[in-house]
Amino acid sequence: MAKKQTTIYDIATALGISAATVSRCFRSPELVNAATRQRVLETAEQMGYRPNGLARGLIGGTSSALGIMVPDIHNPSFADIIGGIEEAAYQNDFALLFGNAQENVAKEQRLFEVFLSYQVAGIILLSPRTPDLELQHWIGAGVPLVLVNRRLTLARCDVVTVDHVGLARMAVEHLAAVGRRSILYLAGPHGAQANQLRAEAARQAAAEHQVGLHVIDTEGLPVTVTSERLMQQLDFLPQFDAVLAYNDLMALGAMHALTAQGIAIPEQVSVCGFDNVSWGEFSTPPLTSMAQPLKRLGEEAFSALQRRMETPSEQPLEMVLPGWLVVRGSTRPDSTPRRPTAGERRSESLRP
Amino acid sequence: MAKKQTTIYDIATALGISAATVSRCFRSPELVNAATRQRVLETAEQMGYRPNGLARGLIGGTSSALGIMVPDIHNPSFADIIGGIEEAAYQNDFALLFGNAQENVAKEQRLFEVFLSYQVAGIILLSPRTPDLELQHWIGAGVPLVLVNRRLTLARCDVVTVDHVGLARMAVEHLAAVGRRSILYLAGPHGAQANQLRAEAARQAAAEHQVGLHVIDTEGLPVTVTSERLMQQLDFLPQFDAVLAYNDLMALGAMHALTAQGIAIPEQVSVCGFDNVSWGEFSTPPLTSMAQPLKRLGEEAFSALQRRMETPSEQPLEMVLPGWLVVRGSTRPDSTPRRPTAGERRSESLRP
DNA sequence: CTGAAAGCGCTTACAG
DNA sequence: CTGAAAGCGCTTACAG
Repeated sequence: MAKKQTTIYDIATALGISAATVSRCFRSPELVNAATRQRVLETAEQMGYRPNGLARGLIGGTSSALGIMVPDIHNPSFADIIGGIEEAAYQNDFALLFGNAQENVAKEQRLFEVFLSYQVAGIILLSPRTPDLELQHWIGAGVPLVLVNRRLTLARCDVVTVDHVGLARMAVEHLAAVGRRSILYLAGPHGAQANQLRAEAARQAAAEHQVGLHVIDTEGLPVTVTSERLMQQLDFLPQFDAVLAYNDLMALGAMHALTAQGIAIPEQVSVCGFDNVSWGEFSTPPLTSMAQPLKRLGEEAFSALQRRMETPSEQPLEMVLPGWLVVRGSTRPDSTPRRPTAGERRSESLRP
Repeated sequence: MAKKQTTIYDIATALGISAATVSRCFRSPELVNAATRQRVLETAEQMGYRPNGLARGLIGGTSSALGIMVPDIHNPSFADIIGGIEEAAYQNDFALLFGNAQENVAKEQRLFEVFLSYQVAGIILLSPRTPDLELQHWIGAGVPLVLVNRRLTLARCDVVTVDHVGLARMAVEHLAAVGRRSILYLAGPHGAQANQLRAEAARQAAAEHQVGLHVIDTEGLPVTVTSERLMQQLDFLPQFDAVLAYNDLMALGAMHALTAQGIAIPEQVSVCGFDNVSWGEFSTPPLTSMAQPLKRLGEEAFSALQRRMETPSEQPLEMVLPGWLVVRGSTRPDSTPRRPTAGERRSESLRP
């Protein structure tokens, strides 16, 4: 910073009063004489005073910044979740320290340390890949901490998740309902708990509905390679008639691969994804997807963190938000091209 | 934070030395006796010492955090740009303060203030919507500042952009080369400089190639409405044979709308977007798009900022990165479904 | 309602 | 190579 900052002392000197009074005008205005306050505020404005967040944070031992960490910034769901958190945080005067772990557990650890070294008031972890055991230690560090889309077996910690189990069941039930008998599940990252939950729930639901379920591991593979592996299954498992993909991009890749093989969607194979991304409605056929209240997930995470920061001793809460099914042409027998309905476009309004 | 932090004094006391020495072990290790240093480092490790970033920043007047601002977190290009910045910043031990302006100029202003109040070492603004005049003031504030995808007419400021003019020309030339005579340009946000540059460059290129160009304003409209407006043009301008969209999502929306009207792509109408998003290759037909070196844009922005932070007096630099054309089925006459080539998949490697 | 003073955790000339 | 001391900008009991 080239120019020297205006401090509370500059204002105090200019007005011939004490720095303490100036400080009070900002922190506890009710303690100071209205006229004085008025003059201070005006002078501050004139002199371009801007409170030093570092000095403030140094005192309380806590800044008014929050730490936010994502496992991989490229996952399109995170934009909405982060958007929800950011908006809520901004409105409550919190700044956001941001880190992208790049699916790297060691980096998650380092980012956490960075957050702590900045004395953040709280931390929100979006589906961290760090194993439970270590996560326990983090919770022990004493920072208000909220987990999004990741549950812990042992430790007590505020958690906000989407009902992945319910979503996966719903997906399988939908596929069964449209007459599908054998589903391929294209798995997501091993480290993603949502992946495990969905796979397991899908397996159970499939068993209950007497539908076959085969899981294809795609750990670390780009979507195009995933599609190729899917194609290999065509020889191996020629009888499958539905694909359920961990996310919409993978679903789209699968549709593309299937189409290239001359397989009709949804007549021969139905395809369903997760996340209900905005461009899903524009594919051919439009993609059926399991939608999640992403923005709200972010907002609730912030609320949970706020509660925790205010009353650290309160019981940890676990909040599970319901998702919902958005049926489009990739699973709907009658898949005539049509305008998307308002409900599909603005999925927020569909939330139960 | 529930537990009290270990400070430099705790270590000093434990070892019977001064805090200054402990501090030096971290900041200027070469100044301190090797044996002492060793003991300090060990003790620090044991006691779980973590330097307080706020205290450090308070001293120099500058923290080692950077401020990053985006106009709208939902734009998929930003994930790559931010990813590039984050990675570079992380490797150079900078934390990131993040803000999403939500296309709101007032919020941009407030976020900037927040960054300053945290004494950030520098700020990167991704295509800010704030008018030139005010941006000048910001530059006057003296913080190292880098603009991404936004140029300033008057002020001198480090800038990293993609060659939007060249990209738009390239797009028009490509459309002309495949025999198109009349292009509809679906415009992006008014506040986005890239939009203005592209529209103007497209206009010029169109004139040079004797191709018609008609701009459809879509300010503030969701993609679906944009598509509807596009459809209205079908009656109004039945002769257009190409659509150039501000981004891939809009291009996709256009393709969807055209297809729904029974118009063949690319035979009757060619469609081209900007950004080359990952899912563009999966549409039907796969989407031709103007690609940008997004991650590199972020990396160069960080480098520019770093240079500015180290030598504040140096001449401002303007860096223009070239983009490139990725031809796919939506503009290629022979649009038989096919596997995407390696070059299309990993567009990074295609960069000139 | 206001001021003097101590302190948050760290760094850095200044002496030794 | 090491320590005592001052200071970064602000807040907050403690007196008045």
